[in-house]
Amino acid sequence: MTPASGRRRLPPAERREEILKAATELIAVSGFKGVTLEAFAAACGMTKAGLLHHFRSREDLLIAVLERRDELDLASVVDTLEPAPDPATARAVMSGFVRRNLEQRSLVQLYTVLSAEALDPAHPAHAYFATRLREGRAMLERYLLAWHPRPGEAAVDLLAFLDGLQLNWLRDAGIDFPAQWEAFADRFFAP
Amino acid sequence: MTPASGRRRLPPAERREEILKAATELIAVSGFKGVTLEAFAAACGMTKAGLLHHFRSREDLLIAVLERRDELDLASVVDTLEPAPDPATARAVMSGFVRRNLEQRSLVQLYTVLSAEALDPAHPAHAYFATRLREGRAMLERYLLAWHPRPGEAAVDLLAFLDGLQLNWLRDAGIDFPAQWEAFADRFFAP
DNA sequence: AGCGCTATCTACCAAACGGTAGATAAATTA
DNA sequence: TAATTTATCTACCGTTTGGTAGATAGCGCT
Repeated sequence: MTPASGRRRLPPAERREEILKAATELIAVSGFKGVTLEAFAAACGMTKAGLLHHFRSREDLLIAVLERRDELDLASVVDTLEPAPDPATARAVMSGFVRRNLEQRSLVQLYTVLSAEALDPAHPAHAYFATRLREGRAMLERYLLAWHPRPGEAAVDLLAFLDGLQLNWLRDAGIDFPAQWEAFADRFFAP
Repeated sequence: MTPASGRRRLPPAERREEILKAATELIAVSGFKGVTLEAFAAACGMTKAGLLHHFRSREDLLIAVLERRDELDLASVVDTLEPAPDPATARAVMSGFVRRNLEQRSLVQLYTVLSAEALDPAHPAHAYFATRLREGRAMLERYLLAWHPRPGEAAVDLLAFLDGLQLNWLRDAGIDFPAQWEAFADRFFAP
């Protein structure tokens, strides 16, 4: 039972998890620059100092949020990744991302807002997003290699459309994200 | 000639223009939340107080930047807009935007960073971007109406791809923005 | 030259920020 | 129960922020 005082003591692993989850949602709404240390803390019912016991600085928290998101994301598609690299697999993986993202609007928004902020080379997550994009495109290119005449351009096309569709869906929830994607994929992967 | 003292006095219209131009570039790099009033002022060689003589608040400056950008943008394509609404015109207009944006990377970045920040309903430019997107899509839809079987979905496709391509181009300048666009348009506008 | 207008400056403020130091209280162990 | 550990708190600091008040100086006019 919750103690009489307002103070809630949790084991570190649990508390870290709670903080990361709350921080993720806050950043998704307002970006990293838009959320203060105190706001992060208050969202978990604690104070700045309490939060800083678990993360050395506000910037540290951001990096932890990104890394944790990567873990979860990778875990969710790792089974699909086993098959040989071919376009059908590529499409299946991307459709999986679309379905997954559809149910996690705030996470998509987190990445959208953050990656835009991080276009500034001085942003703490700039390097993170730069390497992430490069690696993602290289992987996709491998999957298209044996099939598409121009796998490089095709990879750019696919990622551009997916990014842009997500962005427009965030701006206007009326857009039918999965339907637009499947229609595009039908054309893109047509023989 | 510049006076001996550090003080530079300009007619209001001229000074406003200078401020808007500098602010535009700063926001393009670091977003609106990322630039302080003092930084805006310093970029024009003046102080906060001096700047606030021309714009009542920092937020006021942001709105002025957006409105001014719209004026310039519209003026640059207004000649192309005369012809009847048909897909060929639509493509020409959009290719025009691509060419134009290619030479104004920082302006594209301004819109990208700002529109992502403005996904937050509490952002001062949220309403601006919401209506802007709606109107843009409606206009594009009119141009595709007589030709495409699903003008609504087609408009979303086009804008999504363009937005996404721009975003990826900002992240990685190695991407051949106009070539990717023309290849996509060839397929999209094919008979 | 001298006057008036106002663009700009210096100096300041209250609030909000990220972060630190030391006190306090909740679990764990002896 | 008493001692230990450490998660959390209160209180504070130095800096930065957006914005204000009043002084100063450049320009146009007569």
